[in-house]
Amino acid sequence: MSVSAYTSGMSKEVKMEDIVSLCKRRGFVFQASEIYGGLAGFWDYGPLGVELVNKIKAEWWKAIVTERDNVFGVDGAIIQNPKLWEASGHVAGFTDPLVDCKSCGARHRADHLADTDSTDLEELKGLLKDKKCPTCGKRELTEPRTYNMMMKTWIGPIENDDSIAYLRPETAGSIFVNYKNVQETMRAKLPFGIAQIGKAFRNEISPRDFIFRVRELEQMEMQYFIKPSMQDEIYEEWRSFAWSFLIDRLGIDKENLQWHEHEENERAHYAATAHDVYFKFPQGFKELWGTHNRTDFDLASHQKASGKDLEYFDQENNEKVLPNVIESSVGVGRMFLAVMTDAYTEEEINGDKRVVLKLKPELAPYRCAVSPLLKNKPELVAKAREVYDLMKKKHGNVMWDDNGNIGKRYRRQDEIGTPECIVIDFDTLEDDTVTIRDRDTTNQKRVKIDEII
RNA sequence: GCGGGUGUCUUAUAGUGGUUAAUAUGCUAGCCUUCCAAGCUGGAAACGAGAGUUCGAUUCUCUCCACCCGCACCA
Repeated sequence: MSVSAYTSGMSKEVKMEDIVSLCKRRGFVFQASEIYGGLAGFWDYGPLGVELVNKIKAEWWKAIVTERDNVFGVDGAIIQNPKLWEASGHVAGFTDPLVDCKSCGARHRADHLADTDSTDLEELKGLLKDKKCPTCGKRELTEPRTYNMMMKTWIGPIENDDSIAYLRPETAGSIFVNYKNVQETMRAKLPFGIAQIGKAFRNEISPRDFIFRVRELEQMEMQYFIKPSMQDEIYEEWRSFAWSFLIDRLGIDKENLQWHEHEENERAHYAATAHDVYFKFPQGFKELWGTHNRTDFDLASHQKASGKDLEYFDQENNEKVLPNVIESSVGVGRMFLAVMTDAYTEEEINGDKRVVLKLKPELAPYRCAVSPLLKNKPELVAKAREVYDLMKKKHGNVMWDDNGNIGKRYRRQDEIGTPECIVIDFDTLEDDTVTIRDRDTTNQKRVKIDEII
């Protein structure tokens, strides 16, 4: 048996349509409310998708919270006091004034065009009066319009201006406003971090690229509170954490990763410096994981807006300090898409094409599949059931598969990334050994049942 | 949001102003099968939504929705 894909030169570009089709066909991702025609920017995870997502999240949580003694987890409410988002700059920052060119259709940031920090529409209108479209050079710009990117709802039965609330546009908010609570209850000393995994909502103008740019997203992020003098050193530590987590903990090929440093004009309003890890998604290298120096922007803003003292008292030096914050933030959906893209492989086996998800075994939705070699031999099926029950008891996520012939089952498991297939044959009945077939090499080995349970 | 394209079983495709809407694959019931999608016999399963034209629309027209590709946007 030969697996020719292991010869070089086979690695071709992964197409988004292949990923989308596999995700649908095998129960990883479905369109949200599909039977009603879907909803742009919203996706549901299916039975296999949720397993993979949960494993990614668990791995991240382990690496960032459980394995450390100075990073603590929280799980904040999605809806917070609207004052939080005013103080954080999101109510203002989310309201970008934009102009369209009626001639060529290009859209531009009104404040950028006018070279101002103002977001006042009347003022911008004046400033932009004689401006030409930078794309086509014609004077055909519309009046500036704003697009509020935060999703709104209302609290209580009455819908009016006083009841407006926002779905959080990022999870960080509830970390900053809980920073004192966590510091005191955990008796934490600088530096320490607060981590959170949770949903956030953004009214993106145009959701794109499958689950890459969506309106409801899940973030994994950690805010690390430090003495300002430590910022450069600690910033680098978290940058390298992101890089090595992707390679060592998720098994992503470093050829698919690269660094991207934000230029001044593309930084978020809160960030002093920002580095993203880019991943080679089907549509090209795009942002996956950001490390930002948020300085004391957030704590200073909340301190001012709330009137509460958010300084940290440093007992050693007998001084009060407002911590700086280094943020490490990544989207779960993008991480999922990166893992799927990285793992997706097409290769030739005995002249046929096979699709195999070369997931890190710890991340695979199913740890293994158990099969009787033949379905119509009751003694094989009974024995296989025994082994299946034992494996299921030990590992939980084990799949039973007795459909079709053995080759079919192997291919089916390849496509969902199951690392090993355990097959019960006639020798098993004699000596209690089984064959274990490896997903990546297709090699088999014979082992005692006792050794695997 | 602008421009282009596409919507037919899970998936990939075919096709038609009046059809039992086809093929492959997957799924499924059974037979068969001693390790890489073999074969046989059955079965379930589709025209994105809404209007309009028409005796009759999956097919033509319009609107909407969704997805894909460019552009813009991505705080």
